[in-house]
Amino acid sequence: MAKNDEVCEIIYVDEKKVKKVQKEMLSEEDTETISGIFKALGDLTRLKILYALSKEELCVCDLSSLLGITLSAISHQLRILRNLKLVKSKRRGKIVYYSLANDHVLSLLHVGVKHAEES
Amino acid sequence: MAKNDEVCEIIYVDEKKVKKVQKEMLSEEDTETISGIFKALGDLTRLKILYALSKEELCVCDLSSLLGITLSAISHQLRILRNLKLVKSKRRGKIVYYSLANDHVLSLLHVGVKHAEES
DNA sequence: TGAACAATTGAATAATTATTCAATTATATC
DNA sequence: GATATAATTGAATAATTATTCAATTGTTCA
Repeated sequence: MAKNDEVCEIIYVDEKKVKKVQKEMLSEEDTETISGIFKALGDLTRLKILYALSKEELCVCDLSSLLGITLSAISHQLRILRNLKLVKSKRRGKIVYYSLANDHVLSLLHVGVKHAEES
Repeated sequence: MAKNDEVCEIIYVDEKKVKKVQKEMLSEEDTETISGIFKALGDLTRLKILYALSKEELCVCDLSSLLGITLSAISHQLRILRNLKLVKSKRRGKIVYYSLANDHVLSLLHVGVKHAEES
C-alpha cells in the first residue's frame, strides 16, 4: 500500500493550476496577521467582548458584569485584542474605557452575523 | 485586599448601560455559530485552504501539494470547513473537488486582507 | 475480480491557549 | 501618607485542538 502520510507528489496533481494559485497566495506574514485577527474573533469570550463594544464603550468591570466572567479573564483577553489593534482604551480617572479600534472589526461582525442567520 | 477573582459586582458598574447592552447581545447559539466560523478562519492551515479555494477549485491532492501539508491533515481540516458550510465538494470520478460554499467567506477574507494591509 | 489511486476516518500525541489565583500597579480620596 | 478601588500581570493548570500514523472506504480501469 502506498504511504499516504506524505505530502502529495503524485502525477495527477494539476501542476499548472497549483503553480498559478501558488503565485496568488498571500505572504506567510500576511497570512499570520489575518489568521491572528480571525483567531481573536474565534474565541467566545473575545467575540462577546467585541460585540458588546460594538454597542457601547465599556469599562472592564462593566464587561465582567455583563458577561459573567472574572475581571482577570476579561483583562487578559482585552490585552490580546489591544495588541491586535482591534480595540482601543482610554483612561478617565480610575476607570479604563474600551471601544472598537476601527471599522474592520464591525464589518467582520456584520458578515459573521449574516452568515449565522442564513445557515 | 478585595478578592478580584470574582465576577464584578461592585457599585460603580453603570447598570443602565450594562442592561441596555445585555438586551442587544446575540443569543448564545448565534454567538457560538459565529465564533465557530471565525475559529475556522483563525487556523493557518484552514485560512490557506480557504484563500486558495477563493482562487481556484482544487482537489485534496492539489491542496496538499500547494501547501506542503499531508493529505490527512488537509482532509481533516476540510471536514471541519464542510461541517461549517464554508466549503462544498463535488466528486468527479476518483477526485473530489472543493470550492467555497458562498460569498460570506469571500467577504471575510477580503476584510481580513484589508485590515492586514492597514496595520 | 483485483490492483491502484484519492480521500476519509479514528485514536493517540503534541502543541496551543483560556482561565484561575495571587500579587502588583495606577489612580483617587480621606 | 494611607486606604480603597480599577485594572493589569505572571505563573500554573485545565481544556481544547491540530497533526500524525495506520487502517479503511469508494472509485476507476485493466
